[in-house]
Amino acid sequence: MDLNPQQQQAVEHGKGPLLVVAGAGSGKTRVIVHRVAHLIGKQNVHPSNILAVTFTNKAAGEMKARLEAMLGLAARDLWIATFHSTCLRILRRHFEHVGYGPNFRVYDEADQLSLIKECLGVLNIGDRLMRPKSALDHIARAKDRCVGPEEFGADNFYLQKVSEVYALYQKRLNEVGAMDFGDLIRLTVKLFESHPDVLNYYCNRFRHVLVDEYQDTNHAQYRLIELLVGLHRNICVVGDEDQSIYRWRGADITNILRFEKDFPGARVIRLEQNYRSTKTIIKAAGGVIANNAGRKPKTLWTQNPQGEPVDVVSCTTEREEAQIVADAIQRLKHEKKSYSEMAVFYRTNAQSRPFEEVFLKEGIPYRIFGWIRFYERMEIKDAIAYLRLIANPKDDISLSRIINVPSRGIGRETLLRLREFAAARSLSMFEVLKDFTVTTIVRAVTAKKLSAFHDMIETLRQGALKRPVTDILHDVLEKSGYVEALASQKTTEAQDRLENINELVAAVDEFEPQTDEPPLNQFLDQVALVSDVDAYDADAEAVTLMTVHLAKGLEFSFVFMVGMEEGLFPHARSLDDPDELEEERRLCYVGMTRAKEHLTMSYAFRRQTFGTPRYGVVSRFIDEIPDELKKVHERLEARSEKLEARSHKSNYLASSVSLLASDDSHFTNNESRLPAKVVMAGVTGHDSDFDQRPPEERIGQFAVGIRVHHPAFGRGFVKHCEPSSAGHKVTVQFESGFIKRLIAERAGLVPL
DNA sequence: CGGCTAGTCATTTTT
DNA sequence: TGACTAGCCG
Repeated sequence: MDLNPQQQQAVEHGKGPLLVVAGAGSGKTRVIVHRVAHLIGKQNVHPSNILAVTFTNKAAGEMKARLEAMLGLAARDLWIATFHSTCLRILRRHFEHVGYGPNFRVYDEADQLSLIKECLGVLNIGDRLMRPKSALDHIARAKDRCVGPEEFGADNFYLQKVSEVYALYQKRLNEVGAMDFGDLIRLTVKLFESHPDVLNYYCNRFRHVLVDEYQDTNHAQYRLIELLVGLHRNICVVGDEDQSIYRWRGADITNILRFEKDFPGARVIRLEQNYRSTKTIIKAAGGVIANNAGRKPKTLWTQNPQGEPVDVVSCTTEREEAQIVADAIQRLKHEKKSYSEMAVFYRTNAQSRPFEEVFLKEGIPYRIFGWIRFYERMEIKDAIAYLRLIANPKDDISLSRIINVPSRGIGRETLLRLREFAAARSLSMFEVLKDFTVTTIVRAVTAKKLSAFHDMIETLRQGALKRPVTDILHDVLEKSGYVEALASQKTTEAQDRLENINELVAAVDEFEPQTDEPPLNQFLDQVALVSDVDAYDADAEAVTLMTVHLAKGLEFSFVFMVGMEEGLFPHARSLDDPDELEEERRLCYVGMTRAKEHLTMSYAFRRQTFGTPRYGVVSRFIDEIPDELKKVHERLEARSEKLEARSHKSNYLASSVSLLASDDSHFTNNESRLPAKVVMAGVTGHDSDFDQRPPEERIGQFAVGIRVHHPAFGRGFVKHCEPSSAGHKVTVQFESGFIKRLIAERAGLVPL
């Protein structure tokens, strides 16, 4: 296939800023790859002067593989990597400039949470005042904006507390010799800003910078790129604002919208021809995304065949939905289609269960992505924690994790005292283990256990930095007694864990060091930055189950988007925020445009959530698909379910609304569904998406789920409400994180 | 110390 | 519904 004129222009563009607006399926990777090849082949740019940044290892790997095929050896000198691994590589070389030692490690989210919990404990901040996850989110988002603990502005009490946590968290990170994901970017920016010589080196080295998925960059990443291309401005970014789906993770869509302002004189090239999907799918997806305001109008087109209409299937329950999808998959299989060409996308991981069950029952091979990722499994994290402690004895979090795994009779009280003891002396916990004065805080027997643990780790550390990782791991698993402990348990769970450990051993066996740095360090760096989709194998003969987020960048002939219900997709937490709703719509667009031949979208009237039923209304996104492009299959059973629900005079608010609103055409009639939207908009962002209690329990203006405003605490929503003589006794979850019990009228609470 | 129970809470999405 | 926690007891 040749390049089309727009692609050709993008490939041949010379110096200066270039924005390639690349619609879904428009051959974006192709353009990047060809452009790199062109720079080298036709514009005499040396491969080592090119930096290409992506978001996933998979994207980077693909690009590299294609370039190696095109360029051969020359491709070796290219720097193609993710943002995070790029920064890690840079920071490894200049750690001293950002206040770290050479053996610093990268903490994943679980590690971060452990450290946050420790900080909350030290600061005496209770769980109900601030959830660890909430604190971490605030801190991570601050880091995405390059905001350090010093600059963290706090204009209310809660943020004040977060600020304290942030400061301590950052101090502790540094003490234990670790960085989190956000630090990798933020500290690299800091490094460049404070050390012009270093920046200069990289500016000179990278004469051409290419950025993939530019719509997903956050502010810190933008700053990084801006610094890197400051002098030559040879920057080429590729992206599509319609596919920006990581706002919640700090992505700033305005980066791409602002590009021409940020880089005056920028050339803009639009790739609007889609090579992936049928006309029908493109138009259907276009119909949905057109409802987003604040986007640059863009019309995708294709020369591909018209194709079949989008199937819209209503189901009674999520179980039936799974069954219908399974049946359809088997029909396709009978038509000699490959399972590898089929995928099921859902909004949240929790939705995968019925599909797994039914697929198992029907004997349909599947593989599932997300959920518990390999490197997040308990046993894998344990093994890695040993390795990390060996590589970096200051790593208190890893030590805390494994000091009693397998059980060595070292309990939480001992651990707590150990931590305080170490903190008081500004030492790491490992250093303190053998200190004889430890006997002042623990009993002699315990001190002996601690010392034994210390000696074991110390033995494992001997020569560790020079040895192959596979040898170290082998020793760890044996000398720690970890495998032995698992093997002695006869449970199937222990069996599974052993198998996973074996998988890890196999993975480590295959690991090849790339540089002359200690292999252990290289391995741990790699582990810190991999995800499961990176291991996605397009040819495996199995149906793919994944969240829509993970589907970005992939394509399948037959796509099933399931759970298309208001409150699920769009997710309940987005319903009251226009920006978030637009993000949901983009997410839906991303999902739809993965389909090459056929797209099926389904929803269920009744769905078990947390063990209780919830009644759903068809997603607005389905309404937004032009009627002539979809074929609605309303199952008889589903209809009788509705009638039955009506006759039961259900207490469920949402169901009663949907009943009133819906007859046969409830999914095509926007007007009729409006009441549902209005009701649901009031009950977002908490445990239940629908108020499930009868009307008499939903009291007046302070009903459960109602959004309220408090003069001091700001916005929030009512979690519980009961009438009393003094007024409405309500429990309010405030956005600032507080949960308060108060009398609504007395506290000056105002419904929003 | 470690195992058990009861009670609480949660589900977006992840480099 | 099921995962996680705090708190209790052997």
